[in-house]
Amino acid sequence: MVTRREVAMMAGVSEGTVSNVINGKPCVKPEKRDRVWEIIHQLRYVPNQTARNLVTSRSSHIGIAIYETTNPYHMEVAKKIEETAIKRGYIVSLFMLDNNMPDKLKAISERRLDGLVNFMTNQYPDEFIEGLKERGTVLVNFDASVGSVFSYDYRAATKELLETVHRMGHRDIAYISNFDEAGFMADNRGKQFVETTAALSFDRVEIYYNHDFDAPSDEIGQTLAKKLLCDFPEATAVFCTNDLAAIGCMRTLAEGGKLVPRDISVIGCDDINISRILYPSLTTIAVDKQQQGADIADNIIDRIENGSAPVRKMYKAKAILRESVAPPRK
Amino acid sequence: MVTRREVAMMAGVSEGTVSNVINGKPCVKPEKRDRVWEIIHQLRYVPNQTARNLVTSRSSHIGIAIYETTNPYHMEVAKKIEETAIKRGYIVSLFMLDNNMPDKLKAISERRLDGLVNFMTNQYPDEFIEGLKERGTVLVNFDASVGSVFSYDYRAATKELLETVHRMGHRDIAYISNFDEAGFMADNRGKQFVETTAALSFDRVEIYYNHDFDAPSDEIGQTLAKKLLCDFPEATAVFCTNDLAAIGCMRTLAEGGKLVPRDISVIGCDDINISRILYPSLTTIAVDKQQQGADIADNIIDRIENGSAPVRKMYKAKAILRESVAPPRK
DNA sequence: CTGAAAGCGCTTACAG
DNA sequence: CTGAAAGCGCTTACAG
Repeated sequence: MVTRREVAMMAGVSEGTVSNVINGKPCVKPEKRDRVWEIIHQLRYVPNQTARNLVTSRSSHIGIAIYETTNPYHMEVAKKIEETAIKRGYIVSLFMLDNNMPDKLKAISERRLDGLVNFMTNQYPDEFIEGLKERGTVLVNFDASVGSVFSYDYRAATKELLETVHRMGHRDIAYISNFDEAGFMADNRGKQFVETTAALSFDRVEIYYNHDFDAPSDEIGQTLAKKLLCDFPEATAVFCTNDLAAIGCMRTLAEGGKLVPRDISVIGCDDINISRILYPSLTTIAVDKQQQGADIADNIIDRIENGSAPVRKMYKAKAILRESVAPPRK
Repeated sequence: MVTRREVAMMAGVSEGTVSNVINGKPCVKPEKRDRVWEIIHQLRYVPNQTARNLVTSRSSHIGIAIYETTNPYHMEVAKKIEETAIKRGYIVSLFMLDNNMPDKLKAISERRLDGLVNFMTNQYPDEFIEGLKERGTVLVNFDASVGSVFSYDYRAATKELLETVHRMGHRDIAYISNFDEAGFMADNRGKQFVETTAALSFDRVEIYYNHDFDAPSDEIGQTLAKKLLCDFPEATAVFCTNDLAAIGCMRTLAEGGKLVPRDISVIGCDDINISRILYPSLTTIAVDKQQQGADIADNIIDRIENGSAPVRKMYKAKAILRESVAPPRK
């Protein structure tokens, strides 16, 4: 394995100089610099990041903690984080925390990640967070007290969709949540839904809660749609916690003889890539995943490299009206 | 930051002994071992993997190269690879090579990954592969000459589905490929399709090729379905290169007034999670992603740690008949 | 069974 | 502008 020493010897300079050349320090004489580069290419020398990490006590490594790996939404943001990070010399690892959590938390701690982005709603052990803080890991989307938080404002979009649905003539609507009663109101989306429906004179508004936190979203959608079919067959529109739940919901409704949007309108949230190409395409609430992913990566790296302050940023979600919503039949 | 030295001092032993304790070497006297562990917990000492990596020249880090990140299939296998790897002390990073490829290849090389799994159909620069080989990176799903290959046998499943469709009465069928003419026959699936249809007396069999290699699968499905609607409106069944293409295809068919499965049957491949909950649910060809993911991770780690030989393994794909396939109308 | 020592491949003050 | 030297936090023979 060719190492820095060989490059230095062949170029007739010291290892320190090779280091300066590789890291683009301006203090090296041009002819020397060129000679070193020439040797590097000739020897096909590739620097060892591991060694560099040890001495700089930086890993240039960002972790992303994902819970529901079957939901494409996280991956779509992660992709953009990765794309942005790699341009600045950082790599990204996904930690799928829906299993083996202790092992993975251990791995995250030992690897000395420079940054960690949280996409989970679950709690982490205090000791884990404390350890990360002590070691200077930059945290995103944990608690606002320990780092940056990038969140969404669903107010306008929820209002717009509810008004649209109301204007179309829907008067019996439901909400399918992946939270239980307590979690629902703590969640942004739930709160917006309740407040807005209260102002719009619906005949009946029903919320279906989830109590099986291990169930994937599509399954939650199916289970709660089944309930809906029994309890509230007059419903002509249903809002779902996310697109995946909406897809599951649509299926169960169809099995129960209710076609979307002829018999019932369905609304999701997240605008995952597939929602656009479904038939009927899914009405949903979207945030700019591209923007968000890039912002997260840039903020993490700025904080690592320049010690910038943590930020709180909120993205305005947008309503995306598609085929799954239509006026109710008379 | 608490380091090994402090642990050693507080426990009244040498750093080497602390190392032996942490790595579970059996040669440490029990009472000493217990004392060291006690200090470790008390000090909340977390070993630094980076340092360990440097001295052992192992990174315990596996990379997965993914091309089409919008296709959930890769993620579903990756999830299982990650799950298996983490149990054996390895972490997994995803490199989404559909952009910035040179930067990412550089990152992969410099990070001294222990293993790299390839999910791309594209070519890599020879120099990149050579470099990895020189540095001892274990390769999977590159060329069989440089490492293990885990592939699929679609023969039986393709035959079964084609026979089913034929028995139902379909005589005009099409295939939507993400390859061009050359790639199609080189691909396992394409070859099986052509050979089997030849033996089954269809009236007309048409293959639609893709020439835009940057297009995502769902878009390919839509574009080629549009062609199919024009050129071959008598078609009553269409096989697609993968589930995502099938979903795009179904949408375009529906826009063209052809409902699935009433007017036309659609078949995908891969059995991504969502296929099961679509309405109509998608008939597809499945391989055991769980088994495959676990095998890949285990093989990589066995090769790294025990120098096991590369393997070639083939998985029998299975036909999964769902709602998107039905007899043609008279 | 355990400690002292060398070394993994880098970077970074510090002299000169 | 450049080289010699120290050191990052570990592991691993090697004595004893």
